[in-house]
Amino acid sequence: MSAPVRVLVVDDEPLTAAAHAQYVERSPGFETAATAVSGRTAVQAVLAARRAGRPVDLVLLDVNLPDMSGLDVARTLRARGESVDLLVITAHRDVATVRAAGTLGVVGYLIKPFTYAVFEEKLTAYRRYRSALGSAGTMGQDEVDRAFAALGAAARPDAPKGLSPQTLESVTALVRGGGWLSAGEVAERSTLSRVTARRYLEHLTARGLVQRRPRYGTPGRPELEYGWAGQDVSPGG
Amino acid sequence: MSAPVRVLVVDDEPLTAAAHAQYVERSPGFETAATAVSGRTAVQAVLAARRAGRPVDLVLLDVNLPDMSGLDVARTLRARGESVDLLVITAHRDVATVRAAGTLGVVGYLIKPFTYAVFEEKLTAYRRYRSALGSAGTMGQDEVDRAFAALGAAARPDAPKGLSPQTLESVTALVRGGGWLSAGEVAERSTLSRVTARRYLEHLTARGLVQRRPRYGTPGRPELEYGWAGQDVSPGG
DNA sequence: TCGTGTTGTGGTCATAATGGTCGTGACGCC
DNA sequence: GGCGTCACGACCATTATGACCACAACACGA
Repeated sequence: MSAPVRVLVVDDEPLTAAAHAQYVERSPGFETAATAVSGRTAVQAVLAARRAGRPVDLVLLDVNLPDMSGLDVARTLRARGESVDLLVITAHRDVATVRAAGTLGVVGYLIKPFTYAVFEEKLTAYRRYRSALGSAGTMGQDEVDRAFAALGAAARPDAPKGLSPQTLESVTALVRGGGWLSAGEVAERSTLSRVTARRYLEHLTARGLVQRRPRYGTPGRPELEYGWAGQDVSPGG
Repeated sequence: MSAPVRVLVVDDEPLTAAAHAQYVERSPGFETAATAVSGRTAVQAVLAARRAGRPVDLVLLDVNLPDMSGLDVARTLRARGESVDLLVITAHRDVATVRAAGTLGVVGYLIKPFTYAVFEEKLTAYRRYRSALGSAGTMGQDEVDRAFAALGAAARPDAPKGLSPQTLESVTALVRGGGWLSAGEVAERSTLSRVTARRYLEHLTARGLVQRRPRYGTPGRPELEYGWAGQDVSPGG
């Protein structure tokens, strides 16, 4: 493709905005067109860019903004007929926000904090999406399906050997919602055996997703309790 | 989860609308809430349904309407904060329309004319999407990715090869009436072999009609048990 | 204060039983 | 009669469990 994808970075936190802009610059085929620190300026930036004949292609949109929600920014843009693509970046992980973002036609939903690898994954998916759309003037059902599928293609099924994704998910959900839990407690609440629960907890610990600390005060060997670390880390560096 | 998905069919052509409504009725877990023949009535129907406390979940939205474009209907709804899901149905195959639909957060884009198989594929994808979203109050990056991926996952594979409608019906009846059954139990009750029973159950799972979860507690590899989608899951006592 | 016994989980191994795939065979259709 | 379709049996791969020993902190007596 010829012209780079022009990206508008929206975040009220200057450091975060700068970091995201740097991520964009680091990605071949993308360039930061501008940055905005509020919902109002974000909308203006998009409209101004279009009037200037150099429209923004993609907006990295934070949800927590001082003047209005990022979702409201999206609604405003959509109401004005702006078909700019949106990549939501937020710490909100509740279903309602995810759903709302989905209905506003975002091309991706990134949960903060994230690593560059995860960010790049989304940009790659977006690149595929654009490529699938730009291939022809008219499309068949297959092409349409492929284009929309490109956005979500990079879903990781998580396949460590010896562990089942479903069990991993249920253990993860327990730890995330239950404060600090011992292996035995996780076992009990998930109807798993202690051994199995511990195996999954150890795996999550190795990946940095949960933290581990001993629980003193009771007789017997101290129990290890596990708590959610709340980060999506990709180790290996 | 248990209640069927309420669908609003929008098409200015009465015969087409009726056909689409019939398609909906033919799909388990879906019901037609109403039909609308113009953009204005469509918007009103959505708003009225919400006010009545029985909101529409999904709108089958034709683009060619007498008073306004279906995309304008979508914009109007979005501007009002309506987060109803939209499935666009149109003969338009130009990239611009597809793109515009994408930015309005549609859950699917169907090009007329289409067969019931294609239609059902979209409904299946939507069912998976809803299931992925409804699983928890908060989601991780993986879960979000999976949810969005669900919408486009049905792009290729659904090949009902090796399945007979008769066998499918008997397996479906068993699962629907029998609570949570393992593949082996379904096999026994249907006088099928475990392999065959599992293949049908797996097919139903892929179509989003049944849910699957491991049954822990016994030695050996955990047995997967299948339950009709629409029953509530209450693990762990 | 120190050392020893007690307690209860950490961690590992072999075992158990299903998941999933391959090739074969019976049935029906062209 | 040839061919495609569908179900079955058997096999290997996969994954949770129970049992076992090792370990680490508390409790108690000297």
